[in-house]
Amino acid sequence: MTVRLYDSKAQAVTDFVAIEDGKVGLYVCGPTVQSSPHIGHLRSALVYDLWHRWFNYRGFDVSLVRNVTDIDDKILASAAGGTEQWWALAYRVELEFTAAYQALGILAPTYEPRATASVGEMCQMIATLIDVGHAYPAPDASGDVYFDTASWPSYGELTRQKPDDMVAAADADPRGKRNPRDFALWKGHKSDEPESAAWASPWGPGRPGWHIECSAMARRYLGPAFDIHGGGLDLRFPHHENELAQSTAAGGTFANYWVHNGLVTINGQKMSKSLGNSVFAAEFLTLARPIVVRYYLGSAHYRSTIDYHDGALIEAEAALDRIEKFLERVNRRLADTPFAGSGVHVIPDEFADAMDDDLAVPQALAVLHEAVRAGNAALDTDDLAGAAVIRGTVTAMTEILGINPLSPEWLGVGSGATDRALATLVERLIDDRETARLGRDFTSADRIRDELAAAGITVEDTATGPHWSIENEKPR
RNA sequence: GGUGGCGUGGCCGAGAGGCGAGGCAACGGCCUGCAAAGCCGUGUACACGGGUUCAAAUCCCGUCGUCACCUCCA
Repeated sequence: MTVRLYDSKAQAVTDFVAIEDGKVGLYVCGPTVQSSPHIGHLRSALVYDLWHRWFNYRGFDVSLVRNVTDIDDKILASAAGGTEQWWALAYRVELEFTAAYQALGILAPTYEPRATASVGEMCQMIATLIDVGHAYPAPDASGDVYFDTASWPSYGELTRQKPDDMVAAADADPRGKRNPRDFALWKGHKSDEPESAAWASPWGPGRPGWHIECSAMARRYLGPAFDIHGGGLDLRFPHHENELAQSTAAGGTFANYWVHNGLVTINGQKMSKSLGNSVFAAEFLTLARPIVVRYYLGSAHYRSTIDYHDGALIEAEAALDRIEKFLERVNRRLADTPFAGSGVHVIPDEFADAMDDDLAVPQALAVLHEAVRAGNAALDTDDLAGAAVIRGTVTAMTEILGINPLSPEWLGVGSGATDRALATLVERLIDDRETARLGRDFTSADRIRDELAAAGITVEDTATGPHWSIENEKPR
């Protein structure tokens, strides 16, 4: 029962060995809060939520750190020209992210540090890098400090690239750099930027470079050596490469494993502002129930690309409905029997094996669906004991994945009084229908069923009598 | 130019030398007054061309197609 994961630095699936027995330190690059979250952000957060839950299940005490980058070129650019201060914009967007995460049932990280709260740590790290000869203040008057990539022979090791082979950036501004590949650790304050975006430092007022922010926060919350560093595939270069270089150059082994989640594309195209094809979280969450969105974004393997297209949510809804209907059906059937509350929540070995194997959720879902099939078959043959056992395994599996449809987090609050009033009326109509059916007046019976259907209420005649339910909202 | 992916049945999506994961859709059957739900059954899929092997979707060589990163990006 060793957890295995694909280490993208080693480019191989390897056994996970914790630095400290029973503990996992996991740092994930969170968003730069410059604009509203899109479904790619949702997917990324969900991936690490699944790792979080699985490590927890395997008995690890997980320290999950997901930062908020709340000072950056893009945030200043977004706020420039408007009436909203950059820090107000950052916080407003951060709240949007939090709301989207909560809607999807993503567990809160252990720590969620904002970059602006760790500027002191960033400065210390930069000072260390200058001391050991791997960083230098620009010789011009800019106040910038750069990492000296040429001084760090292993630069490029994460993505196996040789600096000489890289295409030089078309818009590279050499400024005070010794080498075009050098990247900013500290950005001197510019006169056209707000004073509120400048911090005092040994190199003059300014603000941290993007890459140093994550290095400093990871070190602050997890130490100079920790277990896993995660993030989107698009962050491998230059962000993660730069983090690795500066963190190791400053002393420390940094992350033992690197995990990268796949991206979300739209009809085969990458989401981008220029194409205007971004699907934002808030909009996406109106297309289907949040649990359906979670199922959809979580059902593919975390390293594969998800290509979103019309109809994808309808399929996800249908698949999830199968699970939901089974759980409701088995609960109904087992009520008032000796098995009503029975069934230990146990995860089948095949499910656990799949999850241990680099979080193979698709295979785990196959085990789950197979259990649902077997559970329905048990009910069909009145094997209540068997059905109760399977209910326990299905519940356990859906809990791990965060998609138990009957979990309180997914159930609407509803009004007790309204529910009772509705039930009274529906049951009255169903009684009328039963009377008609007994009298073999199927025309009247079918008319009542049609009328209820028109109101979004489904009536099914089961072995134990008629059952009615309100249809789930259909995804669009 | 460099680095790393991907190409599986109508669709989504796993697998990674030998028994056709799973879901959606479709069709047939059982059940039903009819339905619905459920169950049972139905598919001879792995980009192409060679090769290795008793056996290849899986390994090797080549070809084609496609995507990402090398600039900000989850």
